Amino acid sequence: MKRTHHCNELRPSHIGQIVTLTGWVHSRRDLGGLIFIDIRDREGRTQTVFDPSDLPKELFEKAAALRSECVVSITGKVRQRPAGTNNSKIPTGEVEVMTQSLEVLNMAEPLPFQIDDPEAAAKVAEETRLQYRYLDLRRPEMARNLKLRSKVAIATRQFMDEQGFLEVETPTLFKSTPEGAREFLVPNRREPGTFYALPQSPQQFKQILMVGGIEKYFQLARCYRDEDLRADRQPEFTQVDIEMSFIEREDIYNLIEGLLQRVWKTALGMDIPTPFKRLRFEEALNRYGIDKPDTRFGMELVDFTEEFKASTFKVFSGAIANGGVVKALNAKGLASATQGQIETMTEYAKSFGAKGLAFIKVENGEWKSPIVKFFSDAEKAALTSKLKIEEGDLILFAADQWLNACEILGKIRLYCADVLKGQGKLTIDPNRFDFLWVVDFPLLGFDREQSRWYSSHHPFTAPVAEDISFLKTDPKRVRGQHYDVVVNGVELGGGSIRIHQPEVQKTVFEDVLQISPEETKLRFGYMLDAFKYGAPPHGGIALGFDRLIAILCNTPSIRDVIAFPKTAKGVDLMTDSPTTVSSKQLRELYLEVKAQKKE
RNA sequence: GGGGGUGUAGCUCAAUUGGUUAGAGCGCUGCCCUGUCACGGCAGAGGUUACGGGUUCGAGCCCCGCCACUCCCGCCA
Repeated sequence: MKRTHHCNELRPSHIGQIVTLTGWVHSRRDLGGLIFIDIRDREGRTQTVFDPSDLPKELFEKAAALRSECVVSITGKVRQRPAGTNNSKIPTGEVEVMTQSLEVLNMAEPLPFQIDDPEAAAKVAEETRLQYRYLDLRRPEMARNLKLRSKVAIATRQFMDEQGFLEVETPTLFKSTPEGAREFLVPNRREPGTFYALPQSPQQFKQILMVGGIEKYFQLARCYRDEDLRADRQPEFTQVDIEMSFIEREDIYNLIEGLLQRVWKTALGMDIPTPFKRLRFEEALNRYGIDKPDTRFGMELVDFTEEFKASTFKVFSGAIANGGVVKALNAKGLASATQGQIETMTEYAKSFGAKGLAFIKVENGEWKSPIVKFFSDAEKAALTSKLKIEEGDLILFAADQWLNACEILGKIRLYCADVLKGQGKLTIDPNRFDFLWVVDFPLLGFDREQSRWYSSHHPFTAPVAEDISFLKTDPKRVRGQHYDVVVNGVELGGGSIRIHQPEVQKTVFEDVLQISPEETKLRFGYMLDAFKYGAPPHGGIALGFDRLIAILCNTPSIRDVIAFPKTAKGVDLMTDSPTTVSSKQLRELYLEVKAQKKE
């Protein structure tokens, strides 16, 4: 049965050889007196021919009984196809295998969906594809995605090894750490009422590894977060997790730029330029209204706070008087926006707490807008020159506190780009990758509801050295040594230089985050202990591996690059998990289910 | 938790304003076919219109509820 070649291997140079191919019946073309069967494996497909004139009747009938996706082993002689019958669509299209023997390894029932026609298969509902994932995975597109994923994983390991990193595995049965994402819990049979938690990331272990003298660690780590899902979020996902000792931010930038260079070369054969651009958090917000800007198109935000400070238009001047700003963006060529599109954008603005959305449509040489009558000539002139206003443009405004105004227009900028793409007025080269680092994030944010500070990244992020003195006096002003790597508006990963002095870490936990000393000891005591015994300065980063692969495969959903993903409600449609468990299992774990069963 | 979209044959989709027996392509079954490659031809089977109610003389279509999938907001240190 052993195959001699795979199904994408035979070429004219093989003519005359006796070969054995194994694989699936991709398609069968039964001409009555002559049968063609395309046999397919992971690598490709090859045409085999059944000619009754030199085959036993029984064998020919066996071939006639085959249907799509039966598993077969076919032995025969490779020959040149007759003149004029070459198939230029497939690489093996110059030759065919004259069958001498056929072994049916397994029959196949009619399929729930067809997988031989790529166009039809791509349209099948994802629900059906996930239920029969083993069939879906046979499609060349899915096979390509998994192959690319494997290649990138191996390239990553190779690169990290070359750079002197050790791959270290960390536990997936971890301790519950209530900060951050909701965790999956695992009940402990040995002690009633105690639980492990699955790690949201190996963050604490990798820092401890630095204290353990590993110096350079990496891992393709599985992480678990029990939060609501999105196209780019699964309950379990993979990170390229990295940590290094005796380094500064620049070392991480260098390393990751090299890694991504290697990955892009391996996966796409592309040379990406380094170093990547750097954008301070503040600048990213000012220009793009988001901390992960897509810089493949312009439409940048422009500030008009000075120009409207004394405006008679109170919505603007009032916002400024309250310490806010006025910002605008020019959606080039979008004056044709429909009522519905303006409505959608207004909803965005309102969801950020704005009262409405001011806009100007520039049509027929006229500014059509409910607010333009309030503008002075000087204000109009400023708008025209700073926004480079031309016929057909749509100008959108936000007047609010700085962060809010930026974020509103950031959201609207992306929406406008989508609309313009749909109208063909904006095209982006699919082979363009705009990498950049976003740096100088604020270390802390303020939660108005709970009236306390929280870590904008995580509590182990080191403050920028010259800002440490403001930790207690002016927390807002403290910048973190945190960095995000962004490509085409997607956050690929992020990390930071960590705190390695126990006193600074204690200050952050107790004075800034207001976690009580007892609580700190309970949750992070072992880390503070570890830091007492000679912790090297260290830092690291984690890249979203699934997102990385999705970008390389040019697919919007990470489900397309995960072999067995879950639905938006966390269900595996193939195995139908999660399920209830027996009362015996529950008893063993000292658990009782109190929720009412759904009918 | 909230908002939007989708759900009709195994698959992909139609079905005018609420109006006859819910159609087509692919797949499936049977027959024919010796150079096809999405083979072709003829014939046929296949439907709880996701599910449960309601309005109506009459519902795939309207209303209410509910389920699944999906996109987004919240959430994701």
